[in-house]
This record gives sequence, structure tokens and C-alpha cells, in this order.
Amino acid sequence: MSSDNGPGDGGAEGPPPEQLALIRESVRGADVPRAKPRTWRGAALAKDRPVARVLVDKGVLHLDRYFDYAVPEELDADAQPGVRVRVRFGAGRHRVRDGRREGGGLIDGYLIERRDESDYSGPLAALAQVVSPEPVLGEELLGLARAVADRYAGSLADVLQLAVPPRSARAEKRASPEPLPAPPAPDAGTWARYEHGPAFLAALASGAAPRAVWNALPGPEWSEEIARAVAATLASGRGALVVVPDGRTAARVDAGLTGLLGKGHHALLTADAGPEKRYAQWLAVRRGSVRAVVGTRAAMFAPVRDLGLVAIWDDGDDSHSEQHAPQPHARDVLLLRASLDKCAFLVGGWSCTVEAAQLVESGWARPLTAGRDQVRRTAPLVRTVGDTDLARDEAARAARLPSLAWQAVREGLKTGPVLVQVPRRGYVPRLACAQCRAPARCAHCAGPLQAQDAGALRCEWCGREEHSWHCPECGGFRLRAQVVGARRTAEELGRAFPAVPVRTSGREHVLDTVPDAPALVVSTPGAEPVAEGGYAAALLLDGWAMLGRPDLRSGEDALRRWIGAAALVRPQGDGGTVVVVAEPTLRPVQALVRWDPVGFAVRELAERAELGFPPVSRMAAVSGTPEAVAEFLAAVESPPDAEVLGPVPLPPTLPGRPRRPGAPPPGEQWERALIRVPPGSGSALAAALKTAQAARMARGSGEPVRVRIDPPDIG
DNA sequence: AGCACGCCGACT
DNA sequence: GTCGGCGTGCTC
Repeated sequence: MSSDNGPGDGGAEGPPPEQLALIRESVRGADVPRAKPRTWRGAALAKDRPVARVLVDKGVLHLDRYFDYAVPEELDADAQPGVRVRVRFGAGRHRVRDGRREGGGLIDGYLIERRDESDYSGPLAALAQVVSPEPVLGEELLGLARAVADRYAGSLADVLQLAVPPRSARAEKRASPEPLPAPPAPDAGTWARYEHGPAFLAALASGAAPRAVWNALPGPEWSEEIARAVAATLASGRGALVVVPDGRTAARVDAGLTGLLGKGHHALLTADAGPEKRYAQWLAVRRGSVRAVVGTRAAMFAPVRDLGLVAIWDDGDDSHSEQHAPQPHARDVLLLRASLDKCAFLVGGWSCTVEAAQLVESGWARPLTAGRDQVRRTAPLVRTVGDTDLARDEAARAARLPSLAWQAVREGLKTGPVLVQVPRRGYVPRLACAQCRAPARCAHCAGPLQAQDAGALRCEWCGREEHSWHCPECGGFRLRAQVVGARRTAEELGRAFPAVPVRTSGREHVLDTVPDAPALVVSTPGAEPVAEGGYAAALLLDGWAMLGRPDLRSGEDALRRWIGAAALVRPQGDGGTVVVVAEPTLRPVQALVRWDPVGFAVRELAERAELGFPPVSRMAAVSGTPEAVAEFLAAVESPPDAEVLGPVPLPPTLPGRPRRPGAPPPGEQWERALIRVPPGSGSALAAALKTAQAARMARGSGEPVRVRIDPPDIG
């Protein structure tokens, strides 16, 4: 991206077009002279630059290739770079009618560029239609889409489908408002609580491009702090983009911005708005009449003008991972934007992901953290209840809840609402050491172990059987499956306090806020309502369920969810208390007690580096029928340092159940292989996978293979 | 993916 | 000669 005259700009390869035509004719035999391009003769063409380079929007077939079309004179004015066009495409029934060549069906595309001549030797078809003169695909967005496609071994057309919303003629007709003048730079506000907070804001306001990993203090101030960062960027005359996990969170940042700057400076891009409104907002951004954007993951591509800052909140939330091909992650897309546009970058959250820690460790970003005294002032008191406590506690066994937890709830309800976090249904219980609860992992590749029907253990990654498992942490040799059933506990809890209202927040009904009055608020992770004066206490139940998941991220995820709930609780000084039912010796539990998510992420990063896990290594998942996967693996020219794990059978998709990306269609038996490469070989691997996939597609050889880079959910 | 092209054997 | 089988390769 730093090269002066980037690769692949087409100029350097092969002989000029006239020569190509000659070569082709001599091969075919001079006695069959090729007709002159009929469209060039038959219809009047644009006088200036009569060739349009078009990206045909047809999935994955013609990976990242452009096709040239002739520009008829009547489309000359509208056929500008970036507009949507319709063209005939396909080898279908070519006819010549009225001197025009027709064939194939009409399909959509984007006009990439106007040129003097084509390097294609055959006759060019004419553009059929300019759908609208609105230039939706600018140079920067195209560059970003191409970088994302390369990074994820996907096609440009797939990425553009994510990046450019469908057209609405009515939205295009509406005039976008005049842009407001840049606001004045805000004061530091609560950023003053962070060591380099005011300096970070000042750098944004001065037009610089600082990059930071921000560990936010608990409490509600974060949304206003993001708003200040945006305002500082606007003050420098540049635009800003903020990506958050869900609509609720977007609404909070929106409120923060409105409070600081009023309306008109920013747009809210979320799925809740209908397609037409959404496109209108997107256009207002693209046209430059709105300089700042807050939105959910689709907003990661928002065409903000003169981008000065990209920011992402809570990057560990899995809704930052796009569900459609090629499944880019918002954090990675924003990282690409920061490098391509040389703008500032901010990743923030109450917790800290391993990926964010890596940005600091590698020196790419600076930490933006508060001192320990600030943390102590804002965080609640965290207490733990482990197995040994439970065993000693008779009352606990009867009621399934330890007395420390009862006590915290009872005390809390005297002064305000109490939050009870229960795990979501539907997680798969997996195997862990019966003694210390460390997840059972393969001795060879450290993948998760699963019990087979016969009772033997098998690795889900490399397929090896494990016959002599013992726990590397404590030496134990007995396994246990993780347990379920916290919702019942919450119900019992509700019955135990009959005078207090019980409110629930979960997937179906997500509460936004609860009033500052005694109430039991039962919620699944991520759906916790904000309590207006902060919760008096929180109870985090069934830590085992969270820690027992076989995911690489189970520890990180559990900590993130606990901290996400605990950050809504009043500071320790105001009596705020959190009780977590989990073994106090476990690392995520200790990190919660000490309120040290960054230290946890840094240690986790070191461990993953040692085990060869992402994000230190890059992984790709290849899934399909056994034959298809085997064929594909044989065809990929992976970098020499690549290591193939598996393939192993994937669990079948049950009929009627939603199908996750990379999972087999119902009724089919698929396998999955993992390919991992050390740092530095990631782009080579992506390129090799893309080439192999393209070759496979072109051959049209039978069954599909799904390729996924950095899948977020590997064992 | 479609869809034409082309090279081969069996037919009016 | 000419019809039509399907294997191969292209789509501006």
C-alpha cells in the first residue's frame, strides 16, 4: 500500500492491444479475418475515452476481473467512474441485430474507469444502461474493498455487496443537506481520567493520526468519550467513523454526539432503519453532507469523506463478525482503513481482546489506560464463590446458591436494582478436567477434545485420538462435562424475594434501561439494561458454563461478559458489589477480581503465540465434502511454512436449524481442515487460497468448498 | 453457472 | 451431407 504506483494497475502486463489482436488472428489463420468490433462501427460512441472498465457484480465466478465495454454516445455524460451500470454478460446466444451485438442477460455492475482503449482484442459490447448517475463507488471505497477481498481470500464483488447498499431511486432524488461547518474542538471532559487521554484528543484535533487501544473505565461515560473523540476529529476538518456491536449501543453513542454537537454533524447507520432511509443516510455520507458516522458492522464500509478517525467499541463482541462472504471482521476492516487512509484508530472497550493487546505489543498502537487509583475509584467490589465454598455451604446446596450471593442480593436490593447474569441457552457443554476445570485439549495441536460414542477422546481439529489424557495443569486424569441450568436459579431467586419486581432481558425482549429502584433484573450476557444510577449489585452465575466452552476464547469471552455486566454496577465506594460464582483460582476470575482485563489479554496473547493460535498465527478453515476438501488441499499452493490440521468431520446441520457459515447443508456430511501459518505468511496464504478457489470455480468442478480466514469460532 | 463451439459417429 | 452426442472453454 506504500508503493508509489501500486501493483495490478494493469499497465505493465503483455503487449499492446493491436498486437494482441494480431497474435490472435495469426493463430486463428489469416484466411478468417476477425470482424472489426461491430459496436464500434454500428453505434455512435463517446468521443472521449470510449471504453468503460466494468466490474460485473456476479458473485465469485470471475474473481476480481474487469470487463471492458464500449460507451455509447448517449451514455457518455452519465457513464462516470463509480456509477452503477447494467451490461450484457455471458457467452449466451450472440446475435447481431441492427449492427449491435447482443447476448447473455443484463446484469449489474460498477463502472470502474473510463479509458481510451481496451486491451481486449475482441469486439466490445456496449454498456446497456447507466442505472443512475450517482457515483456510489469512489476510489477509496474500491481500494478498501479490494484490500478486504485480498485479506479474506474473497471476491471483490462479494465485498462490494456488503459495502454498497442497494439502490433506492427515491432516496437518490432527495437532496442531501448542506454540510455544517466544523465544530470547535471539545475540552477533554472525562478523558482527563486517562493518562494520555487529553493528549489523544489534542492529537485528533490537530489533524494527526494517533492509534490507541483504549481500556475504558467502568460506568456510562464511555459513550460521551467516544463522542468527544469524534468531535475532536471533526474540529480538524476531517470525518470520523464509529462501529459498535448493536443498535442499542449505537443509540447511546448517538445520544452522546447529539448532546455534544447537536444534530446534523453525524448519521446513524443501523439495520433498524428501512432500506430507503438507510440508503439516504449512506448517500448523505458519501456526498459529504454528513461528516461523522455511528453504526453497526455494515457501517464499517461507510464512505466517510476525508476520514480522520475510525473507532470500534467492544471488538470482542461476535456481532462485529460479518455473516456474509467473505465474513470480514469490523476491527480488521477498520485496521485496513486506518492504514490505507492514514487516519487515527481507536479500539475501545471495558475489556480487552487478545487482538487489541497484540496491536499494542507489536507497537502499532499505544495503550490508552487509566491509572490503578482511577480503576479502584470506579470499579465495584468483586467477590468469588468457588467449589470449595459451595461444598462447605449447606444452605447453598439446598438452594443452589451460596449464602454470600444471597447476602449480596439482599443488601443490594435495599438501595437499588440488582443484576443477575445467566448464560444463554444452547451452548454446547464440553469436556474439562474434573479437578481444575481446565478445558481438555489435544496434546498434538491443542485443539479441543470431544468424547466419541465409544468413550474415546478425539481432537476436533486434527482428528487424532487421545487415549491417555491427563490434565497438563494439575495432573488430573478424570474428565467432566460442563453443566447447564442457571435460568432455574434466577427463577428461584425471584421467588425468594417476592416483594421485589423481577424484570428479564434477553434475546427476545431486550430492555434498554431500568429505573433506579429496587428490582431483580435477570439478563443474558450482552442484553443487560443500563441502570440509571448504576446497579447496587450484580450476581454472575454459572461461570462454569462460560469457561467450559471449548472455544479458544472461552476465558477471554467469560471475562468480557462479566466485565460487561460489572461495569454497570456502582463503584465500590458507593457500595457496588459483584459476586461471581466461579473458582477464584482461574485466570479470568482473578482478572475480574483485580479488574485487569489488559493484563489478562497480554498473558493470553503470549500463550496463544506459544501454542500457534490466532491471532499470532493466522488460520484458514476449509470445509466441504470429504472429496472436495481433499481435492482442494491438494491443489492449494500454500506457503512452505503452512501446517494443515485435519480434516475432521463436522457436526451435521440439523434440519430446520439455522445454518452457520461453513457448516454443511442439512443432510450432508462435511469435513473441515484448518491451515495455519506463522505471522507474516497470512497474505501469502490468503492469495494461495484465492487462486485455488478461483481455479476450482472456473473449472466448475462439482462440489463447493467454503474457505474462511480467521474464523471466529474455531474450537 | 449457462451456453456455444467443435470434433466425432449414425442417419435420411 | 447433416444431425446431434457431450467434452472444453469463455464470458468484454
